[in-house]
Amino acid sequence: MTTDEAVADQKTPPPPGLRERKKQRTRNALVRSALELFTRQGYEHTTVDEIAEAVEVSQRTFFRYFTNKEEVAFASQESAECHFFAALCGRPADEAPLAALRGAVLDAWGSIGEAIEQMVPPELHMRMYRVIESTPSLLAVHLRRTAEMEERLASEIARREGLDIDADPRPRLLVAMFSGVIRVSGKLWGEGEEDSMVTLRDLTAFHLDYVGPTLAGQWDK
Amino acid sequence: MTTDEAVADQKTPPPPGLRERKKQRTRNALVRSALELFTRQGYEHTTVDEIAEAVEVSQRTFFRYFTNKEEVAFASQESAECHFFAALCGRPADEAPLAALRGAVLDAWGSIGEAIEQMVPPELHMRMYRVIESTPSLLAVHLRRTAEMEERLASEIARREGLDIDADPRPRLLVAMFSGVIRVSGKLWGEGEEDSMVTLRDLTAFHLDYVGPTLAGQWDK
DNA sequence: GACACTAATGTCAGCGTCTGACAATTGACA
DNA sequence: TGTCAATTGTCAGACGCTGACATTAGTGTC
Repeated sequence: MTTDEAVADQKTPPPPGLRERKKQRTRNALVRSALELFTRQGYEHTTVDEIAEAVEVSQRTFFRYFTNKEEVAFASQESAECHFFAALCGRPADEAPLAALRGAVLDAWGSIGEAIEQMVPPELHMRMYRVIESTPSLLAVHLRRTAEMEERLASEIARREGLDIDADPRPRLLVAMFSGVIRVSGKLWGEGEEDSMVTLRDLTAFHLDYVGPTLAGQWDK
Repeated sequence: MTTDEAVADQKTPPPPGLRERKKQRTRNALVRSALELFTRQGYEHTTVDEIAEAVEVSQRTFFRYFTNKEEVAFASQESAECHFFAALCGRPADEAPLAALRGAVLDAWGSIGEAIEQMVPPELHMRMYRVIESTPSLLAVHLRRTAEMEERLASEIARREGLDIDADPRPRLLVAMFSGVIRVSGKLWGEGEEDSMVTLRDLTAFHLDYVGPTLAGQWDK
């Protein structure tokens, strides 16, 4: 590593140049246009050409920002998930595993607006969630992404509790249960009429309270 | 309904004609060739044209048997899942929910050979399972299919226990937990060296025994 | 056994996703 | 201003998948 790189690693990044800012604007514009088209006319009935045309770039450029059509559909989800995971890592160490997960998800959903508003309007993000739930190909990808997140969650829980993730199945099982609750909540919310984020938050809290006692036992072995 | 149809419904179906048998043979040949190619050179690196050519039919014919390339990859899984679900429905009514699920999955895996051997060799079926686990696009579909199966399982459990699936979240939560165990077992098995079905069966039994006590409580409200 | 009927298949054209290659453009920096 | 590198556009093409229409091949009837 050169001296310059060492310095760059320690300081906050220098103000991004015109090139970088332009790239970010193009990316955000692609996400916004894509999500607007997906929510208005459906994922399958929207072509990549349409999205690219709406932002006035070539189709080839779209595929330089996103590896495939699915990826752009999950752009705001990706931000929200990072936000949630960061919230979990910030929970106090003495909190029980399930309480930490519960706190993280409720906190994250309470402050999700700030995390994504510079990319897409939160209201659009929520509408896109429904499109994902109701589009088979997107639902499949969503479940795979969820499975990947579960792995990260289980590792973090194991770390917090000082357990070996490869030897003790309990972190994975707790996370699987937790994930199941989140998914059931999201599904029921998606089937309902209420659009608000608060509704989803409350519904999730209710379900978590319902199953909490079952799994909240001490883990000090 | 005409008299003829009523009679046909009651008798076992008449011996299938040449046309029907030929169709079945073509279908099985497509599945076998597809799975052989997928397991040998990978799912992504196998084209539909290759599969069709191996069976000496046109690409268009392939797409008349399977709606897409993914579907043929799950043909033997589909049979196995039906086999498992039938096993669950055949469990004695007085068995506890988790015990019924456990019994069904262990029984099904013990007799899976007979259920699929006329379509593909069981050994090929198991190798394909690993391809699915390690191919992102197939894993995504696999998880969606699993989610659909979970819905059916939860409904069946609710029926057995006389619960309302829409009012009581416990069937879904139990099934989510159960599914998590199955998936973890399958994943660990896939990462290992052992190819045998017995190994997977034993591993699953071990994991189920591990979490069983946590959730096996009485459900009589 | 020849016949008409219908199901199965083949052929062809075309759309949409995605990629590699190369040329043209545009910001960065001396 | 001019050089360098990053970004974008253009083009050709592979692959998945579908509709339309012609062709082939079982099925039941006379």
